[in-house]
Amino acid sequence: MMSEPTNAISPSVSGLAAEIGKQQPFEVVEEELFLNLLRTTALLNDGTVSVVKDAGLSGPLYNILRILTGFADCTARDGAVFDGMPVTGIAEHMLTREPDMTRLIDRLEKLGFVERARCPDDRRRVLVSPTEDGRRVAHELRPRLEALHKDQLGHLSPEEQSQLIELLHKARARVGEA
Amino acid sequence: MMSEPTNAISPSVSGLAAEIGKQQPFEVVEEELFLNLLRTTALLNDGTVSVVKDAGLSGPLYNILRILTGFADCTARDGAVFDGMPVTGIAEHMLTREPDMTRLIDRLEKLGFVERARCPDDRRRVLVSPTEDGRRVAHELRPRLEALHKDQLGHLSPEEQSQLIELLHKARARVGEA
DNA sequence: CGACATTGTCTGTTGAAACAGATACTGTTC
DNA sequence: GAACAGTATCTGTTTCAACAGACAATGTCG
Repeated sequence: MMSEPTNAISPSVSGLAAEIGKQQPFEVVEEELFLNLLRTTALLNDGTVSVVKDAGLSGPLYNILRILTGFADCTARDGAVFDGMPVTGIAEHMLTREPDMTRLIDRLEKLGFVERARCPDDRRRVLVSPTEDGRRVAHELRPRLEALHKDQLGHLSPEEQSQLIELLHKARARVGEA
Repeated sequence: MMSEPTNAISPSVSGLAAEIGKQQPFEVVEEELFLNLLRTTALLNDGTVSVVKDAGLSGPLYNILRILTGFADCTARDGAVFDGMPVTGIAEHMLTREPDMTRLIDRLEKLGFVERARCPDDRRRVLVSPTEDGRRVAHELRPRLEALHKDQLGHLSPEEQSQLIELLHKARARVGEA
């Protein structure tokens, strides 16, 4: 009948299968692994998104600002001048593939967090730099995000944490191979 | 200067930091862990999305169809009739939180993969069922996705796979707590 | 039974993502 | 130096996602 599907979980179905109310256990362990990744990341990421949203940013937007601010700070520490970073350079440093960097940077520019300048050496390029406002916001968000991550993941032991990092590194090793 | 940021990686910066061209190693291991999760999942998910796109579906759309087809098949195996699943019921089984189920189901309906019916017992509810077309598409995609996942993650040993699943399960244990 | 809160779904609207094609500039080859 | 291919970014357009509020049906309490 199933007009009202029960949420009763058979005892043999555990972990993710129980969480998402899956009736049958997984047959292919690689599928179970992938779905675990998807769910875990989605849940954790929701927290991050809600933090950066306070500053009017989305996940990718903060990502860009983080990259630019990181580079600018790093350059400043060396006593050098940061002229900005080309759009494609930013794209290479992103955590997630973003197919429309131009519009993302448009939005950051409209928020007053970055500014653009043409590269004098190669006038096809646009050099993007964080404004003072942008750096300030990035510096305000960073500790809040670190606290969130510690809150979300601090119950794992240091061994578990490094083990997980190592396994994730290995898990993505095959993407992009022939 | 930095008009052309170098991609040279200092030898002490390894793993994810190297991949995304981060100059400084991570200071907070929980942040490193989160970013590893984000990147790994994004890379693997890209593959999945490109598979389901062949059927005209997005990730969440396939997720819904998978849930409905799973329930329908499971019910049929028991010799019972599947009357459909209410929208909120589907939402509870989703891997990722989706705030606009109505529109997602609209799209599936327009594609001819699901159909709606009012619940006679509670006329607020809408019961969603997969059409024959929808079930066929889901059954065609499933082996392709399993093959993809094996291809992406099959190089991990069974021990590593179950270890990773266990660690992911633990990693998301804290979300949603007080 | 009438008021009221709750639940389940839908609609309106705004903002963001995705894809394709366009434009502008550079380096190379003849 | 003219043609060509390649690179870097932008624009036009379509589709999708998100939030808020609306609507409709049900349950509850006096």
